[in-house]
Amino acid sequence: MKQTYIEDIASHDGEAVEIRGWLYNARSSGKLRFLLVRDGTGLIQAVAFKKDLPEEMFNLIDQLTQECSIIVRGSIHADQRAPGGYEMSLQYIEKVGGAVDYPITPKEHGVNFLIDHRHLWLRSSKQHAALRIRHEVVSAIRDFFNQRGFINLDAPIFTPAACEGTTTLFEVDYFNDKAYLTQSGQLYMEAGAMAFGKVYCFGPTFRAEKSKTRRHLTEFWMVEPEVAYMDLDGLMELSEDFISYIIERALENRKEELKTLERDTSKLENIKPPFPRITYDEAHKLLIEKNFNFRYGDDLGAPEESAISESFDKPVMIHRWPAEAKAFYMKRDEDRPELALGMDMIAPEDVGEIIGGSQREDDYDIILQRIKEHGLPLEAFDWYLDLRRYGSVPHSGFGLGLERTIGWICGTPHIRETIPFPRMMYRIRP
RNA sequence: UCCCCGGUGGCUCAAUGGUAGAGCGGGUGGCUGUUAACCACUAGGUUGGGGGUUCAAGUCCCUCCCGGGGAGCCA
Repeated sequence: MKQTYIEDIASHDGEAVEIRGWLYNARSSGKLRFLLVRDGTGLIQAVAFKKDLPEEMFNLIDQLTQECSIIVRGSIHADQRAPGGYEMSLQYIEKVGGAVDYPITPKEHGVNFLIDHRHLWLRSSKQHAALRIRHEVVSAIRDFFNQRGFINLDAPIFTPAACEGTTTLFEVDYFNDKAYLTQSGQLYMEAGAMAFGKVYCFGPTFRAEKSKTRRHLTEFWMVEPEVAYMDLDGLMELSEDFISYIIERALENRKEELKTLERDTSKLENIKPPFPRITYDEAHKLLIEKNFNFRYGDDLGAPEESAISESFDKPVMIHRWPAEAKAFYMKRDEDRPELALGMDMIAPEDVGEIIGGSQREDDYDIILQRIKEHGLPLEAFDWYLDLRRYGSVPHSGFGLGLERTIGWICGTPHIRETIPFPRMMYRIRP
């Protein structure tokens, strides 16, 4: 008999189908058995009456354990009492693989235990929902850039040196030479933008910083578009269109999953352009009004970010930062050379920074001087300087943290639940 | 690296310095509409390691290990 997936079950009302999956939970009442079956696409309850089944099949049900794999057949019919709205009247059941002492029970577990069993935790409904939303967000990101004519041009993961110098990198042995895992594809995307006009890379990024917080992973995914002839204002417009599109897609296609996660979607429905844009100067003023002891020129810490995002119900973009606090490659504001044309987007609901971007310095002499000022090894940037030697143009780009974005959409407190196998400072297993 | 919190049956937790317990999960039995089902019975423990104080330590002290989330830094 042909396999039917639970997600398609509504179109099989009244038919007999076969479902291949796993036992999610079982309950019984006298000569009646309720089996909650999952197949990866959904959950359905199968009901078995003793009188409707051969004796050995009915007896088999009582030997089934949580997460053992089973094949069930029966007729489908709508039933309001059933979770999911449809129910199967069981006519046949077959055990495929056993499951003795499945560790994750239907009751509470601590984070420690669950993370240790991440390979099994993926089967639980909330994790399942979060990762299906991840899939949607990834698809939306690719669709957004495809629709706008961007070329996907992925950056290398092995890199010869730091892109920005300061951040801690994972060092690897590269045929008896040193190499590092990428912390950003940006410099390569700048080369790509000069070749293709509009490009993006989308892949894993590695940071060896000893950060132990709910918004950090040592391995995370980053999307980095880079556009030739785009200035900072164009970049902010691109960012808000991008974020709005992602949110819209999640709301449109992942309603069920958001419901499973008990996400208050009213806060997401509001996320439409334009987003508030404030300068660093305005952010500074806002913090002083809120009685923060915040010195002009300092970078925004986590408490400052929270305070600013609380003042808005949409993501807020903060632009034009004191240049000392920012990276060497950012272009300076013509009217205020002490300011860098950088932009950070802070998501609401205390999610923190999800986007960091800037207009890049495109002048050969100035960027050469910046590299020297930052004490970076010139020889490593030789190819990068070529981009300013041969037909340099104004250009801009940003990086979006995928897991932080998904965490925001899902309303999960910790971003580790937004990636299948999180890598954190003290966790590399499973 | 620094600050704070934690480590007790498989899991989640309780236990004034004085007999280590409950709920869930497992096992057995019961129940014809269960929704984290319910009811009864039952098995299950070197309290993270080491040292110390004490008549007596899960509990107090020292130390080490492991983990958590916050700072810094970032996406």
